[in-house]
Amino acid sequence: MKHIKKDKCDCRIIHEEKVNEARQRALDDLVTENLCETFKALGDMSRLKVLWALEYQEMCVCDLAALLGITESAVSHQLRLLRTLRLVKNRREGTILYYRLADDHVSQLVRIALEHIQEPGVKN
Amino acid sequence: MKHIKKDKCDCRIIHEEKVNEARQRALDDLVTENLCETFKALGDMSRLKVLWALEYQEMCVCDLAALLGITESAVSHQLRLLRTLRLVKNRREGTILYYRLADDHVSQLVRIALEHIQEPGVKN
DNA sequence: TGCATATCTGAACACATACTCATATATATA
DNA sequence: TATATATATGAGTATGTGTTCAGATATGCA
Repeated sequence: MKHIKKDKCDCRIIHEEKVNEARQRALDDLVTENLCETFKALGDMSRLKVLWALEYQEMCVCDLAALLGITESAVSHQLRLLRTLRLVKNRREGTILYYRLADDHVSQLVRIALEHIQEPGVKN
Repeated sequence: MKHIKKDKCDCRIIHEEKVNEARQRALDDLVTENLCETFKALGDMSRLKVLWALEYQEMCVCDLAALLGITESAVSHQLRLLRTLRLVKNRREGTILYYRLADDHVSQLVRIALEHIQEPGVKN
């Protein structure tokens, strides 16, 4: 069952079939990058707080800045990223821009991640 | 309805009720940090590839290294992080450690994120 | 015990990124 | 048009992070 294979190049492979299988099933690199960007967007305290707040109600930039305790500029930078990834949308009312979640994927992602971190730790 | 409030301090708040509401509903900081760490773990090409591979079959460190095209050391570092966050588990067979997903939360998270990025882009 | 293999760990470095500051843009109103 | 407000943008900077390299641990076997 085991193909012990040691080449001179440092790509040492123990289970060749497994690696080949994994290669075939691998996601397209572009898809993986998009996935990566999305998770990266969620992996930041400021953006996470923004998204959590927007899950309940739409809010404008300066309110979010007050909520997070950072400058409006910083919030704006983050919102641009979230907009680019289609995680949030906005609507204008005069000079004020109200941001809201783009769809319920964010809610679902956060809910599942919450489940995960609250799950009791098990030995291996 | 609008409380225009401009203080000398730069925490300008337009909708005070919204900010207060958001503050009350805000997640505990420690919980947010854990959430953040979890998403951060998913927001990396190497770790994402590892997790995607492990969703189908358990694999050992050097096979994962071969699959990703990085050193075994790099994979090991990443696996330690994933283990710490209880995203993967391992079992030992001789000198070989086989890694697998800890539960199906990762699968769910990736599936939802995939849905999100594949959703057709809509104007605002 | 001694050697080989598989994995882990710490240090160092190159690169990414989140923030602030200064400034620009957009909308509303006088 | 001129002014004020809300937001966006670009540059600069300090911190974070993923990688490799060198060396340490751990298990198996002669």
